[in-house]
Amino acid sequence: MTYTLAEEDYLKTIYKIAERQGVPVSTSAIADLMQTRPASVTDMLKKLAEKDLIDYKRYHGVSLTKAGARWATQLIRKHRLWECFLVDKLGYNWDEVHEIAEQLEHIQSDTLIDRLDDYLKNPKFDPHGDPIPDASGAYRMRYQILLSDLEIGQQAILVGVREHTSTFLQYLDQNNLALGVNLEILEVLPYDGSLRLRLAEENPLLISGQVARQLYVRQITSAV
Amino acid sequence: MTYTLAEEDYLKTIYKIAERQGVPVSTSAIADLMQTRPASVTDMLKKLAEKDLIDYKRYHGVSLTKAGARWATQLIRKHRLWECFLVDKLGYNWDEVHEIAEQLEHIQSDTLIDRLDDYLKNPKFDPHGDPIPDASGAYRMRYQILLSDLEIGQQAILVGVREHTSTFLQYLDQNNLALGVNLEILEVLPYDGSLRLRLAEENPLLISGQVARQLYVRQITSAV
DNA sequence: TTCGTACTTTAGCCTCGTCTAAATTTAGAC
DNA sequence: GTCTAAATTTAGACGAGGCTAAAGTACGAA
Ligand SMILES: [Mn+2]
Ligand SMILES: [Mn+2]
Ligand SMILES: [Mn+2]
Ligand SMILES: [Mn+2]
Repeated sequence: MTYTLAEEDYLKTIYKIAERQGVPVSTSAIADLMQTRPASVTDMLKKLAEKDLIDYKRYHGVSLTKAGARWATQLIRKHRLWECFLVDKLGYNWDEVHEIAEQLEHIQSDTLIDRLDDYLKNPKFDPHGDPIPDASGAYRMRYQILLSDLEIGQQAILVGVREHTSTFLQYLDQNNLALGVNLEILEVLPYDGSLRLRLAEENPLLISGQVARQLYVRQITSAV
Repeated sequence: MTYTLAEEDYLKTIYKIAERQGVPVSTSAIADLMQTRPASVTDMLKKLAEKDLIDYKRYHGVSLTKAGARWATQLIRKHRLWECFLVDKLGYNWDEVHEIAEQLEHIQSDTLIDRLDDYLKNPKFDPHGDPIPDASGAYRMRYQILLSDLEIGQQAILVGVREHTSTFLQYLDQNNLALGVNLEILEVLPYDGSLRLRLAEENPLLISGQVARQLYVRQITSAV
């Protein structure tokens, strides 16, 4: 079985919304994320339901079937592995790879992605810290909480980003907030929820609550 | 400017036919090579002419404009570089890469192919011995003659293949006819034009005239 | 010079994926 | 329980890219 580029992008979008907001996934949520019109989404939902990739009940949103979820997971696997390739091998920055991977994920081949996986030495996370499903579709959810949920004095490691826009990633670059950095909450400003952070060897950094809510961290269990 | 996948494949096809048979390129020649119908080709030719990628006169075939030729050359560059990647980095055999490269050549990015080129160390020939245009579209024609045009006693190096089908390439593999091998014509059978070849360290190999006409060689200027 | 045939184009139709505008349904407010 | 606003679907259209069948053109043979 093989699906069109458009069908694949819909499946991936439904998967991502379901992951964040749960099921059922609404027509308008899909339209928003795909920058398309609800009417177009409805048309496509009928096709995907016809192919047993989603469960669809008129006016009540959709959820992926087993087959749909499996296909979506494979797309995510391909997207993230290609992002690794672009960053690790071709030297792209993490804010430049999404659009290209969005295309590369649709390349049809029974063997390509597994060979790429091996070539990259089977990475477990992509450049944005997102987990890469294995060939069977399995992946371990990253242990994570939002930076905005930490308290003063707590230490953590930056493990992922919730927002993937270029501007946001470039902002992080400019402030030396790369995946893996160690940080500590020095202060939480009560007025607007801004955070003052300590980064290794640097002056304290002030970030907005808005930013803190887009960063996933793994808390360091208070040593000793 | 950007073109659709279908438009790009037509440009590439026209380029290849023109390279072999010269201009003008006929509607039916394009239809044959693309496995489509002449009526469909006519429709597309009108669109390409509208976009000034080809010169088209009804009933009299087409030729590429400067812009069309430039675009086609870039597609060929991308196709061949991706083939290098698949063979050199992912370990594919030369008979397995065409279909995948046929898709990869359409990935849209201003920077991707030049980065890939650098990553591969700027190869000058693809796995089939075909020259790879540089970023400006320039490439040196490989020095070549057909193996079938050699005479008894002449020595040569296999530098390219005229046919790219899997079955043909696998046939070559089975007979140790890889690019770069040294060979000598031992005998030409008058009845059907078959050739008996000497390959290094091996028993003589008999190939048909049909095969010999699909192999490009560079003659070794008779030493001493 | 006139045919006859092969090649090419046109006409009309189809599917895919999108759109706008209009109709319908749901669900919350009262 | 009704009503209304928001969400969703339907109806009708379009462009891209393909097809078949029919019509038109070119060109070599006689
Ligand atoms: Mn995509
Ligand atoms: Mn990513
Ligand atoms: Mn192609
Ligand atoms: Mn090739």
